[in-house]
Amino acid sequence: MLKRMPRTSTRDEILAVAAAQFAHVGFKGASLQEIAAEVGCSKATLLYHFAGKDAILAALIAPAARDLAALDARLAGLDAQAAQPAAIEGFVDLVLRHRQEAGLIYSDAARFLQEPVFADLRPLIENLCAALTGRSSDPADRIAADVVLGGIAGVVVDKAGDDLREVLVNVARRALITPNDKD
Amino acid sequence: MLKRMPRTSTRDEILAVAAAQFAHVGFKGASLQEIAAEVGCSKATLLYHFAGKDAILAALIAPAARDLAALDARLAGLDAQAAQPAAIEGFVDLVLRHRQEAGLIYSDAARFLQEPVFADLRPLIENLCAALTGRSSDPADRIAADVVLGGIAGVVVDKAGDDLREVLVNVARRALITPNDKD
DNA sequence: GTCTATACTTCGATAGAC
DNA sequence: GTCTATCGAAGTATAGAC
Repeated sequence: MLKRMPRTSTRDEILAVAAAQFAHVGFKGASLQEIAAEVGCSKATLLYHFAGKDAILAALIAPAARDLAALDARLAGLDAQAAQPAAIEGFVDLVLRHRQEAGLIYSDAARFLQEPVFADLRPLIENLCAALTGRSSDPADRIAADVVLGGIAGVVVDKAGDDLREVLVNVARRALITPNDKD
Repeated sequence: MLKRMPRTSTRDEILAVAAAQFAHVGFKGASLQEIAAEVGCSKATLLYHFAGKDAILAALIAPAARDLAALDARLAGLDAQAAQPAAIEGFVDLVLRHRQEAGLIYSDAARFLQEPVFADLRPLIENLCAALTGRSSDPADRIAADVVLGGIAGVVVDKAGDDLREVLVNVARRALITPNDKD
């Protein structure tokens, strides 16, 4: 199962630079030219390591997607009442672990990409949303979950601080756990 | 003060189509070619009515910017305690009145445009953020305001419903008005 | 694995006829 | 006001030398 990962610095460096570029100017706004320049190689080298611009994006969000799938699996085993707090903390942790990618998905990717990588993500996000609402069927709760999801994913890109996790968990709790949630 | 507005249907139609395009695929993702095709005219016609792609964007967000400035002026006259609820409702109303443009500002514009139109917007958004927190100096409150701002602006693009205003106001209140806000 | 050079497409924008 | 035709720049991607 351990894929022999060639510790080629170039490939990883491309990913790092691309992540920053995508996060800053968006996927369409970023150019291979600029990325190559910042990495210190040529465009051709970029396209040797990745099949194309889309492939760079796919490779970039793959780890985040994997973590999201893991969270999904964990939440699926919980009942609604237990899933909600777990979803909140799990989501915040996920987003903090993949700051740049999270912002990307909620600005660009959701808009213009129907590609398989993102198609697989959509049902997972759907499940996460449901868990965040405590599996509520109230449309208002669903909207609140969307606000929290997008708001937190968008805010972490340029925020820092070691207590950020706690702050985000708290704002998510306040927004999502409505007073009549007790019964 | 009444600018003689030529009721040229073409100009308005360009704006409408461009707004939808920008909202769906982003500013950089949208092309004059596609917009022209959807309007049913040529690229040259687009660029007769507007100086360039940027000018279309500027014309598009101008009304929203005007409303934001009006809200800012209104909030400036209130003390912190009165400003917070007014900011919440005012912001939700603003965003509902300019759905597509609001989403744009929080996905594209904030990232890659330092242009005058957006530079003027930034301090207004800053003030709005401050008002949303009840002029709090707690960094946690500021982050909560950012989450609410971005989350709501991003969610209204594709959400409908006549009770949407109430739902959004409520989620904003829950997220922003913290328990220890009373003193 | 990395490069230079280049092919091909699409972009935003301009010129000039109508 | 709208068009066709075209420009130069930048985009992604490929070919082939090293």
